[in-house]
Amino acid sequence: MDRAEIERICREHGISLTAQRRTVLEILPQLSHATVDDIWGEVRKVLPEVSRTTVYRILEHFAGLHIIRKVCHPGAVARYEDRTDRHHHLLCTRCGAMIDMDNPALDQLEIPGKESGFTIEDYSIQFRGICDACSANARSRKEAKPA
Amino acid sequence: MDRAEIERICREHGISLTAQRRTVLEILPQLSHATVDDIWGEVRKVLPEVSRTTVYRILEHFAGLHIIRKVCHPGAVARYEDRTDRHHHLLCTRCGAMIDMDNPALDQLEIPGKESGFTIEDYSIQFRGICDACSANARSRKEAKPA
DNA sequence: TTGTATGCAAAAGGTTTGCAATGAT
DNA sequence: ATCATTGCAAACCTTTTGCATACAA
Repeated sequence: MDRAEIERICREHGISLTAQRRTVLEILPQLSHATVDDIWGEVRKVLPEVSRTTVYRILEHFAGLHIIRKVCHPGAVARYEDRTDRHHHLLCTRCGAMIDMDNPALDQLEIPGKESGFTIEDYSIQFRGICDACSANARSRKEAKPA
Repeated sequence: MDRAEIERICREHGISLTAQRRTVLEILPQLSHATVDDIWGEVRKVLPEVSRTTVYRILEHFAGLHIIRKVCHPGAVARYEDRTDRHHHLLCTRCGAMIDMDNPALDQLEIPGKESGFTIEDYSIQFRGICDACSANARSRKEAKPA
């Protein structure tokens, strides 16, 4: 996100444009599914004085404004992603790695009608499995010390 | 879950059948998407001495064994469900309510191939929206004090 | 100038761990 | 008898809160 877009976003939502907010928004696209601490770490490289509390507050605030999205999967701490468009996630049940899946076919699912009175606004699919790295690990461990 | 099934499950996994474990498994089907504390509360009605720690340990253990499943959505604490079959969730973004969605059409999605090297084992869809109760609330609040 | 946003420190959850005692097989 | 499981208390970690200060508009 460039500075102009960030300014626009803040003005649009009537919130003031602070160095901390700007830095968070500048940094987020470089990280994917980052934890608060990941983000705090990056922001501090630019603004060493920033407090963790502020990062928490900014992320929570932006998520509420739908500028970013908070994601959460079992066994992992909360993560934030700058994408708010429809997409899906691959989640490694062994190491917790999370990667985006873009697949237009999965973006057009017919959203069920007023299911139990729910008004559905969006959806995303969580695919669970084993990532490359973990598969490789398991394989090499097996080769190293067979049964 | 009846006692016989619970015994079978424990024997099958080579873990001992304790009163605490049995009670957790007996109680779980009566709750849906219960938090650890919900479950602890119910278990204590039967076993007043049970500790919260034990409930944590049992749930984590069973989830690892795929006897139950841990679910997690943004803004909510971890929850456990006794279903491990494929199904989906409706999540109210306002109050955090979570309800099961069973919809056979959504259970047959073609699982994308080795997407980025991932071996996908299962998936579930998170539908986000506003639940009945929250819609009603919003409506009545609007009627009460208009603009 | 005025209210919003930040930083600090402390509190508040929720979850995990070490260890001795208990209980299942 | 033997090892797994439990209960307790304390530790841990992440997240939230209160309040005074600093900053954007």
